[in-house]
Amino acid sequence: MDTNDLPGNVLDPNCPSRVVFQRIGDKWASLVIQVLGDGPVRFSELRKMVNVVTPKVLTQTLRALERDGLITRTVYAQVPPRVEYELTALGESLLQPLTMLRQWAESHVPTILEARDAYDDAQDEALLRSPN
Amino acid sequence: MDTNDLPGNVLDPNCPSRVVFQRIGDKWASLVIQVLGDGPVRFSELRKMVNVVTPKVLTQTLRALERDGLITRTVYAQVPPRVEYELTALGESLLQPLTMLRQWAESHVPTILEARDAYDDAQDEALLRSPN
DNA sequence: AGACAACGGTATCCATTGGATACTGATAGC
DNA sequence: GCTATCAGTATCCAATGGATACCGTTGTCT
Repeated sequence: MDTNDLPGNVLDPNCPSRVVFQRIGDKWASLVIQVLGDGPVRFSELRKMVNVVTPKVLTQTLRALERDGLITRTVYAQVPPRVEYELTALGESLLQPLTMLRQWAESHVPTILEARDAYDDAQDEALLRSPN
Repeated sequence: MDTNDLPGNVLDPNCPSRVVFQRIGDKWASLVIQVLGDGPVRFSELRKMVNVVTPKVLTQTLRALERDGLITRTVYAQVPPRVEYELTALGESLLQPLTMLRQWAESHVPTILEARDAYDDAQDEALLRSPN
């Protein structure tokens, strides 16, 4: 088996696609990007909108997104400070696939939640029958 | 500000969309789903294909996907055991948005990697200039 | 008969990450 | 002075992720 032959192989750890799934995979990153879809937002606003993320984690997320060229960080020389985060063109281009995913989410989440309940119930029953 | 008014609001922690982003966000889940796109795969194969995931973590991932009704787990009464994982209809429906994301990934990853290098270089220089 | 191999996991342990809480630095307004 | 605002750090602890070792079942080999 040679996984390297598959076109655009997500499976190869060296495959660049993983880079993206790492970023999207980040618990907050995709949320932040979607929030920024409506225009620049400053740190404290972001913190309120993405309830509820701690400042440390939000900073980490934003730095990572900035590093990947998906957002820009603009500091205005004011007091109290004002820092705005904004999507780059690259970041905006990610908006569309992300939206598709969100649409899938919105239409299928009820099914997922049902499946979860069913699964958990089945587990509970199995527990009752087993020698515990 | 009332975030609940936004349609299909990903920002509300109670919003079901987060459920999905949690799942996709899982480091291995989206990879597994894409692997299963070509048909049922057994545990050890999956392990080889998604290099390199430890058995514990793969099991956790698979259980979570099963719980959410995205895959099924079929045990064949054989020795040595044979367990196959397969996408459900729901899981298959997720394939398309995931593919869009992967396509985005494949076309933009070079840009991201460049951005990373540039960012890291800038950081290094900043370090040199600062009083360390 | 005994040893070994195949498969699908668990069990155990440790490193890394995530999150809660408290705190800082600069300055404008009172 | 004292306080408030904003954008973060610093510190600490809990949860997660990952490496490694091990288990149970049974067929095959010797």
